[in-house]
Amino acid sequence: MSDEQRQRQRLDISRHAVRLFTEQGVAATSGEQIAQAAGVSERTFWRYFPHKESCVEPVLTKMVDAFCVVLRAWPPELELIDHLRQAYSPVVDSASGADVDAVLAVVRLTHGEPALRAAYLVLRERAEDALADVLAERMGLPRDSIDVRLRAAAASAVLRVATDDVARANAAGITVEALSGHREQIATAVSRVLGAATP
Amino acid sequence: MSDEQRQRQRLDISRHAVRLFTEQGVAATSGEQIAQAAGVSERTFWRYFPHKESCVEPVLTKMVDAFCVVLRAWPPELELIDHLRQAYSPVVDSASGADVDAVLAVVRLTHGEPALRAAYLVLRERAEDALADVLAERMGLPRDSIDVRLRAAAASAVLRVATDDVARANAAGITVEALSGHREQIATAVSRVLGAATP
DNA sequence: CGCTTAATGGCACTCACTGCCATAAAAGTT
DNA sequence: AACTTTTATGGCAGTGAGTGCCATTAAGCG
Repeated sequence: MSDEQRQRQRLDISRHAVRLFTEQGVAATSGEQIAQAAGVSERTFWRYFPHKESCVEPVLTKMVDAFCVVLRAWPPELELIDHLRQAYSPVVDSASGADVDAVLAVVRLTHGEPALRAAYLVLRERAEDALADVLAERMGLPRDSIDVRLRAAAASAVLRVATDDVARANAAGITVEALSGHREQIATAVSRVLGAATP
Repeated sequence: MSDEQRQRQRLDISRHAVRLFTEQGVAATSGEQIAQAAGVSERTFWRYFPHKESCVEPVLTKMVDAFCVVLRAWPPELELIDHLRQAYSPVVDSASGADVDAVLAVVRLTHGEPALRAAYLVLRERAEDALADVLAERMGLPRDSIDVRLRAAAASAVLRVATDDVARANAAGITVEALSGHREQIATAVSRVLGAATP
């Protein structure tokens, strides 16, 4: 079985799981129920997702990965804030509105569902490593140097708060204007935290 | 039963759990085993700790609470970096070396034990709220304003990285010098992130 | 078309965790 | 002191998450 095929399967199951989670809560949704909704046996469901909460991972990684892609494309001659302003909009546009809404729905869910919040936070910490890679290259330091780790963590934290905020503020569907505001907020906040990094 | 009595009981169970976790791993340690080690029935053990991973909470909160106490005592006329340099040492001294070592042992454990890492991260996020309270008062803004939340998150992230680092570097017992270095690192890093907050 | 290999499903099992009730200890009342 | 009320604890049975094992099936390949 090809790798991307497996990823698509995971994403499909994930969508069903997220829908059930939002409709009736995580605790009230059994693994058997998710498996049945996704049209797969319970045994194979547990093979795709080692824990129930990790069902939200595939939809969330899409968002995190998108930001990492943008960050990796950061050209040396540009200020970070300008790059984010320019490059973050295509990502926003290319992503279908439904996908963005799904991600924000999950982020909203993580408040009030501690298990989901925990999964979300460990996911973000993994993304923080990717961020540290980019920063390390940019700063000419080893990727596990304390300075790189500190800045990556600060930037990641800022991104988390901004994402939580946009999820909370746009509970009833996302608009293009709201996403622009989000982009601007992220650009300024991340640049402020990372400001002393490059000079 | 008094509240502090319950807290002491929780802390006692927590110590046994942490010891077992470090000795044989989280997965290999059953709730029954922890309960038996702590001299309590399994049923009451589950009453004290709703999840197995939350056993580490009592020892970890001691560390987080200590920093919050220091931060709350931040006098208005002092620069944050100077206050941290002055006030963070008493905390370090008052805490017994064994306690500090226990905390760092748990922090070390959270790497390689995803469930513990998850619990650790949600705990830190709760501490982030306390930090936001202090910052809100200091900045004269509502505690849920985006600016306060952003700075609290950044500061909290910096603290986490610094703590991970000191735990990793001092696997074989902590020394006074190492703690001084840690304090200095935290002071400079937190001040840098929070620097633009007060002026 | 045979053969190998990987994906799936079914089944039984362990263990985290919960609800229920009985008991014991603590606290308050007379 | 005895008596009542409350609260903490323990035992027991049950649910559901997750795992190991084996049979079956589908997929890749000569």
